[in-house]
Amino acid sequence: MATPEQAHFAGTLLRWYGQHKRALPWRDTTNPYHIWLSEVILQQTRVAQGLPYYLKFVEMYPTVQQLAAAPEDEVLRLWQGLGYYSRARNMHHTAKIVTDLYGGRFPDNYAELLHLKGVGSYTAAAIAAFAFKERVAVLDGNVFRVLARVFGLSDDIAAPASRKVFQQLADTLVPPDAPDIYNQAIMEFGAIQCTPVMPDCLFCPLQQSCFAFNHGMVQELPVKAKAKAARPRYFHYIVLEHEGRFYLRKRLEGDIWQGLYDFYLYESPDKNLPMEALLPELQQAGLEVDLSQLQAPQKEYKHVLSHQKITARFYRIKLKKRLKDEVLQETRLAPFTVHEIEELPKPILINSYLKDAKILVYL
DNA sequence: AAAGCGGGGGA
DNA sequence: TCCCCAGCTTT
Repeated sequence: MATPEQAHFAGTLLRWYGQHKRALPWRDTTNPYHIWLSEVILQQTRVAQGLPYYLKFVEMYPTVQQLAAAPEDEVLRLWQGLGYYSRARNMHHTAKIVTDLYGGRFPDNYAELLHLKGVGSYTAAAIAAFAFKERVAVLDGNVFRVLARVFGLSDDIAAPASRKVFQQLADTLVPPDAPDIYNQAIMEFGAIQCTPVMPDCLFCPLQQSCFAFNHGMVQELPVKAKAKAARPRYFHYIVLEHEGRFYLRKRLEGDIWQGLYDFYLYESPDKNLPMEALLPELQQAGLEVDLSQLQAPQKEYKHVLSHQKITARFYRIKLKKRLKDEVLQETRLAPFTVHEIEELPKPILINSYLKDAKILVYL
């Protein structure tokens, strides 16, 4: 049974949502495939950034079978720029599982959805609630923030152990007759009204009952441990070119950008390129490069990830001869025309360079 | 429980 | 320039 306070909370959010909700394409459907697509895209991603990607994916792959049948490079290329590329790889993997093992039909409940790769507690709850009206509470960053402020929870939302506390409260708040709309409402409320910085408390319908507002703690809640500083890394890209083709390779498991393409990479402990270390490495890889071309480029690229701060330089070298097959095997490099490069999935850093160097002109 | 994994927007 | 955003998998 819901207490009057809990019923008030849900009712207020539902009224607020009716007046303030944005029109978004994945809210007009109960198609679990489309909802899943949108939720995976929106993990760690703002609506404004994710929206064009959602539209592209729905257009390219109207059904889960079509996504399953697509080549991985094509899926990653469509995902290019969204980041956290394991989401795309897991999504593609799950599309195949749903197609081949589930006969093209998504699991219709929270517990089974949770088995799918790339579907964690948030996404499973979202699909279960939006597509199947299951009474489960979604718990994303917005919900954490709203609950922490309104109910005065001071547990660190970055700590996994705090999840239990929030989930327990969140579960009691879901009205049985509208789990889908309610869950949309609380997330939308966090995204628009109860924002991380400068929330609109002045015109908030929950102002009177909000713990944080009544105790002057809006700035202090939610409590969240600070992330540790990003690790600095120094990349030296050797851009090898021969007769209009460029040598790139697909990045492997175990580092950032798995499955995306970049150039021959030498990483150094600081921003200087140590010739005495690079030369033996190039030689060992069988790369006979003209040293006179290996000069420090003027431009330095800074590329910041949440956990790494990359400083990159690109050294463009025109080869006199094409690379031998043994060298291609050894280095895993392969030659690509400019047109082919356009079609490859690439990190934004590589894309920026290709654009600046006028190798790719139409981006 | 902690670490690894992108990229963008706003003050 | 520095601040914020945070879900899932793997270790």
